[in-house]
Amino acid sequence: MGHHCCTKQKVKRGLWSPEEDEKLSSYITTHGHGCWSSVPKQADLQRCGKSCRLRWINYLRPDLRRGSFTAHEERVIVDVHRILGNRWAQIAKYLPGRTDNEVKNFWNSCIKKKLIAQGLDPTTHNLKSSSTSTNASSSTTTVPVLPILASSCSITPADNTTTTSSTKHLSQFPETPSPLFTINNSNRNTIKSLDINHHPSFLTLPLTNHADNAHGTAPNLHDYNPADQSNNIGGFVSFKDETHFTVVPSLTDNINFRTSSLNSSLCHAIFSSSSLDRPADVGILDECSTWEVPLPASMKEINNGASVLEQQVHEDPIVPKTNFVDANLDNLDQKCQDFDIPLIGWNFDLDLVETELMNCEAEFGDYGDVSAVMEQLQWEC
DNA sequence: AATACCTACAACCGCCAAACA
DNA sequence: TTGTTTGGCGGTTGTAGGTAT
Repeated sequence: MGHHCCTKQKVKRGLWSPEEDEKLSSYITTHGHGCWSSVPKQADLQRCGKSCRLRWINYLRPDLRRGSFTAHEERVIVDVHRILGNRWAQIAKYLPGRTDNEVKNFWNSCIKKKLIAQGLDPTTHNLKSSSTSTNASSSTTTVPVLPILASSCSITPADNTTTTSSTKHLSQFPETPSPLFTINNSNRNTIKSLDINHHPSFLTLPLTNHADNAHGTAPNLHDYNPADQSNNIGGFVSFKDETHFTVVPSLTDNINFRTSSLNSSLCHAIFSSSSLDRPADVGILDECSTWEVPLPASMKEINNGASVLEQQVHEDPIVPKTNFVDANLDNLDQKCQDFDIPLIGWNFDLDLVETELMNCEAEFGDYGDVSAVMEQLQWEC
């Protein structure tokens, strides 16, 4: 049974020939597709419009990025899939040049198997209940996710003291699939729910103070009134801390740092993922942070548009906590109790941690023996 | 060399929602 | 308001090339 558009005419099926590709490509390039159902006739193709559309979108479009998926792309897919599920078209928006079909195929042929091999349920990304230590590799266990900067976050700091500068390419902020952004963690006392739908989407969370907050720097949203946005502009969630700020994003989020036009010392965490139907467990600040990012001394003011940004940045180097493992794991259970965060359902990918540490070491110098850290992590997990 | 099996990926199918008549 | 068309999406299947036996 063919499509509605295929019933009226005899259409060819199967793989496209180079000649057909050429016909379609030259027609679309010259005339645009317009109404797809009329394309086959106009382009002299014995195909249905739907088939033409698919061929163009998935293969002939000039802005497609061919070739194997990079490790970065793979991680983005995993991260976003954890939140969005099998919404391939939405996931593909986070991967410029990739199509939903491509992402879907890559997931089914590669990533899915990797997750299963790790004992993870590819749907929920959690450990399968039936596969405990026997099937799970040593790289996965059920401890809360360590807050690592999102894989898509690109920060290339330059050392002030050396007066070198670096060009910072902030990753393109994809078109947000939905205007709704929710911080919702019912298990957390300090954060209730933050729904910025229909509100200006630039939210400055209340200033937190270590001394006043026994739990670290988790922002208290009780006093937050989403309706009172008169002084805020822009488009993203921001956090501020007196001495430094730490960002604990979900791995699914693109986090970029920006200065505010209102307050030069304010940095913003820009979350590129949002979900209508699943609460996003993001935006939590606490001592479980992996990175401490000294406030940039000077960053160019950035306009509200979320597009490719280039900045000449002079800032202090990003310094990961030296005793990162101890700081985060030793009292992890206690911290989770403090925050009433359930241990169940969190994933901790040691491979990812290792990658991040390696990157960090390569980029910012030797902050310790990564291998030793990883050994300790695996031992403790 | 022949066959079976595996894998990646292209293409199709069927459903749904929006647009349109 | 209703039926039809169209575009978009996710699931599934088909196919070609590679690998193992």
